[in-house]
Amino acid sequence: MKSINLQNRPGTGTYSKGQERIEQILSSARDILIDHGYSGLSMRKIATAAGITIGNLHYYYPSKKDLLADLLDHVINGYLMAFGNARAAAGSSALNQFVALISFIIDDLNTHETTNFFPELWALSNHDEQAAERMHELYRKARLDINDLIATINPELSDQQREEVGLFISASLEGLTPFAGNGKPWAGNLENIKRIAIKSFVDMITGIRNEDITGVK
Amino acid sequence: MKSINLQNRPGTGTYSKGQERIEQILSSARDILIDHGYSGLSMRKIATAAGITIGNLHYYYPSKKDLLADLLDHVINGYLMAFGNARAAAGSSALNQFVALISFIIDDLNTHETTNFFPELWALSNHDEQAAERMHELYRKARLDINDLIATINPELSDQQREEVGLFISASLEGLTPFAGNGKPWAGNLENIKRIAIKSFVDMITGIRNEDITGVK
DNA sequence: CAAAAAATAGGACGACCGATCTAATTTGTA
DNA sequence: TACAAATTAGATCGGTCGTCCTATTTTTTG
Repeated sequence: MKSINLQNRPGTGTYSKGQERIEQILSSARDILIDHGYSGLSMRKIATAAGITIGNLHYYYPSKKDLLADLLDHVINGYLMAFGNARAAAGSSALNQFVALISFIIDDLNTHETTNFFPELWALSNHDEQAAERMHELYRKARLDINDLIATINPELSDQQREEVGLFISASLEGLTPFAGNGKPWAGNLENIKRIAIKSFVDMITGIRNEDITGVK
Repeated sequence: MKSINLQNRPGTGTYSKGQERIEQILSSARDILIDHGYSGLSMRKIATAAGITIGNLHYYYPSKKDLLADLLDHVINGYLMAFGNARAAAGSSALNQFVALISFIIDDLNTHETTNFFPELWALSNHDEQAAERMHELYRKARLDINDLIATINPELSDQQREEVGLFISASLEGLTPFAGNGKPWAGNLENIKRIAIKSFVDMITGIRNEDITGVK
């Protein structure tokens, strides 16, 4: 994965060993964040999991804040690439691409990483400005695809209507995470929920009229 | 609020001063959890915010785990009571009650407490079994009202259909929290989003047919 | 009012935290 | 092969953490 962008001292990470170390560090940090939450994420645990010492970890990331920034970018960029691939691999028509994209997002809820990472990100964003900026940038980019497909399916929607519908669809999908994500009580109903979601979203996009949003007849 | 149920040593909290202390403790702990997240929630900070010493705090809550259990019950019971009131105060017809309930939940997103508490609860539930149990109990109870109204609006739905639709509606609303909650980028669009949500949910409940869920024609 | 129970303050413990510094080793290159 | 840069290990610092213990004060009740 090429998504590493250090803002550290010049020089660090230029040798191949340094690049490998950074990947090990971010991978270990991600595992700890997912398995134990941010409250369980410490520099010492990251160093131990990556097989290095605390001194060495602070050589790559002078502060925990620096590490967290890179960690969030690392994980988020992975999801953005996956989203792009999911749409690109899905047939020709906008409707097919839309259904494929929604299906991919819902199927992805089945993974332990997704189910655990995003709630941590949402909680972090309420108390950490840099986390909030990265989170909203992720979803803004993710909605670009959704909104583009909505515009093709129903070109009559205004910019605001399309963006609000896109946000509602995206938020609805994210909201499934704590209830139908991996290991959650409704994980076994995910296929039925997927059908409900797709039908609801398509009806919403195709059946919306101006009065539904403005409230003016 | 009468939602306090200590499982502590017998005797603690029997004097009126003890009851007041417990309320102060839980209120202070809630504020810290909401403002600084679980990673910023420590026994010392709670004691300081409540105006007592650490020793005294441990007299009421022998362990942080005990305090967290009571804290979650305290906040969750407050929401359950609010939900009950919202439905009870809403007219006669099932459709009106449904719209009122959805409106209340969406309006509640405007509060700082709701926007910050629930992502913490979702994240906690991934790493803390007692938090997970309390969270799922909360939503199970909240869905009882939703499912009951769905059943009245469309009696033809099977038990499974109704429960899956109710879950999807509930999850959709929760998913708005990180995006349209208090202080979030889409907070200003909440009224439009509310119209989209209500129309979508009502169409979903009234327009669903068996083939939409089973996939069999 | 006196005795019992509850509440409170404060110190102490070992553990872990993020961060800093220094010295030694490894790596890449001229 | 030297030399410089990058990498690494390890000790150390002040601080905070959850928990435990003891002595004292306050509150309630017989």
